[in-house]
Amino acid sequence: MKIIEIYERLKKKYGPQGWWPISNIGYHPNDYSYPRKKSQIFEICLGCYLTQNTSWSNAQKAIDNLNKINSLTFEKIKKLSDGKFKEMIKPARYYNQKFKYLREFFAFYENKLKENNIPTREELLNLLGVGEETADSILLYAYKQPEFIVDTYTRRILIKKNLIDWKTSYQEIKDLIQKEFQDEYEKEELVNNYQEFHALLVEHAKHFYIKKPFGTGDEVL
DNA sequence: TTCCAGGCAATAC
DNA sequence: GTATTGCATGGA
Repeated sequence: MKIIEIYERLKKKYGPQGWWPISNIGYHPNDYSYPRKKSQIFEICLGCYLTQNTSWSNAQKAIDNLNKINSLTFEKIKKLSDGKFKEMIKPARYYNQKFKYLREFFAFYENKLKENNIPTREELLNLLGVGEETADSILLYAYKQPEFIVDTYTRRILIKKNLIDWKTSYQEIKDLIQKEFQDEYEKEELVNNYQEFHALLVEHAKHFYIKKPFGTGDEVL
């Protein structure tokens, strides 16, 4: 089966997912115009760190905490004490680590991103706490760059469909998917479709790939 | 109670 | 380069 076909079937079954959720707006299905403001770009970057190996509901609690004290922008967060910021992001798990990671990101943001610059993938990967998945998440959702995100759910589903195996590398999986999408869609459509496909894989995995054995019941594919 | 979340870095070999 | 482990909250 072609990966594009999986995408089409997921779209038909679940509909547009409206990722990445934004504070005070939430998910925004069929509206690919976000982020619209610098503060929303910043917020997505923050969320990409906070949701690492953490449920979105927990990451969102951290975002909500910051929003409640009116500190969900770079300039406002900068003014928080270390202790207060840690307290706010505590629900997002590994908060001491993520605090350290984010401090480095804020310095990078201050120096390189404040003037509407777009980070390179390499720059992001050089930051502490940013691996391939987080780098691609920031690029795809915050900066609308055509970089597909390979996560554990993507792997589980593609392994189940016998399209890859457990040792296929991140880059190989990413190339496999991007090649099919590049053949199918125009350049301007790639970002929206990458955003949608990744969100759909997560949604589908939540239904059928959480408990062992992986993939039982996903007859939709 | 146990299991699992929209990973990454440090370490060991 | 591959395998293992620490990180350390909250909901199902």
